[in-house]
Amino acid sequence: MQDFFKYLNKNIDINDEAKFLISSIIKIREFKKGEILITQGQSKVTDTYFVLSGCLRSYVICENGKEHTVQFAIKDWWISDYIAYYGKGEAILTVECLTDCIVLQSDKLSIEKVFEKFPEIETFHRKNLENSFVRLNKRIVNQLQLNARDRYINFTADFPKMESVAKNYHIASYLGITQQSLSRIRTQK
Amino acid sequence: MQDFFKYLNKNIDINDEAKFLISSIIKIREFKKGEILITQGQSKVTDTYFVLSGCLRSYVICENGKEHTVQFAIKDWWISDYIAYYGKGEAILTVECLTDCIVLQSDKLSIEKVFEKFPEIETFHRKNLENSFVRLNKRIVNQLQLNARDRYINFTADFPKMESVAKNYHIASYLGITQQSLSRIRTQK
DNA sequence: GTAATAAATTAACATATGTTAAAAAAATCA
DNA sequence: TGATTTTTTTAACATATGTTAATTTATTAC
Repeated sequence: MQDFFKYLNKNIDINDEAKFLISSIIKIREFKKGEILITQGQSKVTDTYFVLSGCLRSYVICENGKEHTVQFAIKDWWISDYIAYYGKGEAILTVECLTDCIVLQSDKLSIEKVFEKFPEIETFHRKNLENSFVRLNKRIVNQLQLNARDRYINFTADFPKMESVAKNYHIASYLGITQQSLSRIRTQK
Repeated sequence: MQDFFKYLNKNIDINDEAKFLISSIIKIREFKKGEILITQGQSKVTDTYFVLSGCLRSYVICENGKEHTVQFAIKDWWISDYIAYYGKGEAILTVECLTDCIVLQSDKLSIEKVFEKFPEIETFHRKNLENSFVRLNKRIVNQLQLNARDRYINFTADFPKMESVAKNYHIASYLGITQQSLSRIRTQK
């Protein structure tokens, strides 16, 4: 939890009152590799997770049974099924741990209460969201303009340690190709 | 400008003081079809645009000369080069008008001042951003799991009037395919 | 340490889409 | 209204990636 306050304090001054409120709405959770935080189809998604350590991913299984990794999350990243978390309805993504993880968990209504009481925390969150929004924009632009090989090259530059943590078929599905295609790419010069 | 206050008032109560400040930082602009609001490569992007009427798109031209449409914007949507607007550096996207347009234009620093003075407007913006974030997440999920034909079907459902406003090659490049492939898809049953 | 299971690679063939070019249709301009 | 330009369609061929299956390698469980 001190790590989280350090992370916040990099950007805004957090006083003791804010720390107290945050401590009261956030749970520190530990999960083992393979454990599931959110399950596709569960009736709603109320929680978001901040990664203190470890690595997680979110994925969807579509109608033909194929699995597509939507997001990886490492230390200092947030993860949830944001489509259901910010929107309405049941979860369309599953969130699972690729390694043993320590995360902070909180629900949306509690976080909104913190924002009401401490608008500077809301501002910080907004700027974080703007950064995430930029990352998704870049990802879409890259998806449109790069072939599979170039997307893989960018991915390994952006997430240097991911190949030692995620399975190749996770990475392939994140890139929008099959594991056979990724193997083919990895073998090429 | 009254349309904009109506749009805001759908969600939050805007008092006269807020209206006055907003009026002082927002310019109403009119553009003709084909005009350019942001040019790829321009040294920085300080402005965002709210569409009162008409239709715009943003696109990137990559190294091989191909053009990829990143976003369409219709009435009540915001558009900019958000990678450069929220991030740093020169524009990587071009924003152009597909029809005659009326937009509201404001710069980021002025908008931040409005947020400081009226935190409820910042909250409204944050929720808007959350909705946009959800749309991008959905787009990525769709890009990963749907083939070109299904993406086209979804697109025409999401933007029913776009085909009468945008060129087919714009739509094809938004979907991540060539105009020949889009023609092929449109001809199929 | 070994057996069982999961992950990764490889190959042959199939399919979706890209590329190139030409022709037709539509839009724009004078 | 006709000429010009742009957009769209179509066809033939090329390429990137998918599919299926088999084999190899790595990991996990006992």
